[in-house]
Amino acid sequence: MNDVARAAGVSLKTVSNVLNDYEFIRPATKQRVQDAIAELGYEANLTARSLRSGKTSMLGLVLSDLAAPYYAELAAKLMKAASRRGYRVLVEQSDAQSEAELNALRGPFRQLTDGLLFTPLSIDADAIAERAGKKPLVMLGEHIMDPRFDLVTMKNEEAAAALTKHLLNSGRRRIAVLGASPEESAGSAGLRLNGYRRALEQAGVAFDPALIASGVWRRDGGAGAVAGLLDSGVQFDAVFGLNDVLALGALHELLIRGLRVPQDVAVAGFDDIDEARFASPSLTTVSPGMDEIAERSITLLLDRLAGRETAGQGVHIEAGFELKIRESAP
Amino acid sequence: MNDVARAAGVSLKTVSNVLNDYEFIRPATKQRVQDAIAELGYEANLTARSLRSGKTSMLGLVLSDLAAPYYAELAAKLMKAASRRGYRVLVEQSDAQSEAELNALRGPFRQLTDGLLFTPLSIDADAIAERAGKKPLVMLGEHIMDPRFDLVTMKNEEAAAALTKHLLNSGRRRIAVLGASPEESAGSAGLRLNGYRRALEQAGVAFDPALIASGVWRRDGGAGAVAGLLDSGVQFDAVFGLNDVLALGALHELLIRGLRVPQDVAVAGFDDIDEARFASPSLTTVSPGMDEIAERSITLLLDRLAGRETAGQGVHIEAGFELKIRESAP
DNA sequence: CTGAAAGCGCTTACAG
DNA sequence: CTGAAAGCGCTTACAG
Repeated sequence: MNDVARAAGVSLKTVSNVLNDYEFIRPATKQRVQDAIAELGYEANLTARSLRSGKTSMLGLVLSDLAAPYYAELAAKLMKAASRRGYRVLVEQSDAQSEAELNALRGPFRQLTDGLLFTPLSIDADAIAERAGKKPLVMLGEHIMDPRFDLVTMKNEEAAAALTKHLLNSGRRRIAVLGASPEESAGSAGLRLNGYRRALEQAGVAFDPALIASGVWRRDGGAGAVAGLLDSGVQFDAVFGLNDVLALGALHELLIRGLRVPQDVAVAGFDDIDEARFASPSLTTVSPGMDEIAERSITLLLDRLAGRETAGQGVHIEAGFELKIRESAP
Repeated sequence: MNDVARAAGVSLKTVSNVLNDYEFIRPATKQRVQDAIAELGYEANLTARSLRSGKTSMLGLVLSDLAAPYYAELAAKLMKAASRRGYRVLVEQSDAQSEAELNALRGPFRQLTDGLLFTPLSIDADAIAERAGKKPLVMLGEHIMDPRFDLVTMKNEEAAAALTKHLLNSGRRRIAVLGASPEESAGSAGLRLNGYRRALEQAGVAFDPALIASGVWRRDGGAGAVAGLLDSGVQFDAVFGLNDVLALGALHELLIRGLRVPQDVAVAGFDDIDEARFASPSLTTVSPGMDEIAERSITLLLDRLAGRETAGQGVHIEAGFELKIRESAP
């Protein structure tokens, strides 16, 4: 920067002014500085800039596992949305471990980023509030519904109810649910299960706890859960995977066992990952408006960075959803 | 840091020594400093450290699209491998655009990272060499086979030949290939196609250009490519997708059209993404040893950062592979 | 083993 | 509109 100043015959400050698009600068001076920059191949040192300004132009994204299709697709979209606004995204995988989630809230990861997009799975609102610090923090997903925090989510309960209603309308009465977590009622699993129960109730169909199976939200979790139901002799004519990979794992297991989908068992999921369209049969699911979630969560976080506050109150944004009726549950 | 020094009654340098695990430091002094750190809740400022040391403890990863399952799974593993060694990974999506790839080699992204893991798709070795700078750079994948660069890849040609041989052994003679790129012979597509041709040759089966279809490496690309072949009336009894998503897209299209897999058409892919196991029918494919690729590429890059050089020569590492014979092509 | 000083490359008040 | 100076929070020779 000193070299540039010397080459252009101006002071350091003037170079800095040009670099930072300061308004009141003589066009001729500006040109001279820009020429010097081009000639010397000068590039501003971001680390120095960060040290001085206290900003890194990076946003943190904390999620459990980047290899999970939903998170991979979401991360890709978030990175593009951030990039359009001059920010980068630094991803941290928590593996749903509370220690990793707590570490993401302070220490190096927090320091390296100006704000955080956080998908907490194992820690609660109080633990977050205690460590949140003063940098902006936007929750993603639905495990934390707390007025203290900004949150971007989707209409989980409503969407699950709509999907369940669709299954009921097609004549299914014994709808198994895969991926429930007994201990947890606030997260996606709990909300989607609520939606399921509400739809049953409205249709006058009795809720049967024997149809509710737990399982990790992976393909093998879905396969294992449906295998457990089949082995235990529980009767069912439809399967609702609380997310797509659960449903796809179940679909695989059902077909292996010689059941026909959708004739014997209808299968539905939640998320509408790219794979859902191309499964065989293609998967009926809920599209959670991922583009909207990505766009709005970045916007909200950058608004916070710009200092737009709502008097200490968190903003809660709910993206729209859309039912995707496909072959697995027409 | 000044506060810590004052609280512990030592100088700045001593605090720095403790922080950096300097060897020759009196245990009592060290303890006093550590107590002061704990008491004050002090955390070292990484930006300042970076500015002074010139190191960021971040590695860059350039790939086309994080939402592609192969890259998502690879990125997740690379991040874990890097994390174990005290590094973070900053991901940049190039969308296979040459401009984005060039930008990743210099400018902000390069500055923010100590070394780069690079999957070049649209630019050539000379363009890279010209801009590479002096920071370490390890190529991932096989588009650049140049002695100037370090490279971690897999035995593409050999693996594709083995897979093709398996299809031939099972009695298939008309094996369509999906995802070829006519203009390009050096990349994965070219190498895998070479392996295919070699296996045909060894089996005395004539190569038929009509069986080679191009297509983007996505599910819709595979579906479209196989649809094109079917519509043009070309006869085939097997499909080799040059990667798994191509094969899975093709599988979907074949089943939609009422063809039976594997009875009418066998289907095979390449990558062994998690989805392959759970497709219906499950997908025969090649496992490219992704764990080994992740581990060794991180190790190689960190070796370079530590200054271990091989006299200007690039190291070429080839990971092993394994055939995964499943239902789609038994 | 430990201290005092310089400096990494910027931005930010403060003058003029 | 532009300049001279201070300082962000560390690490690194250099002494002792």
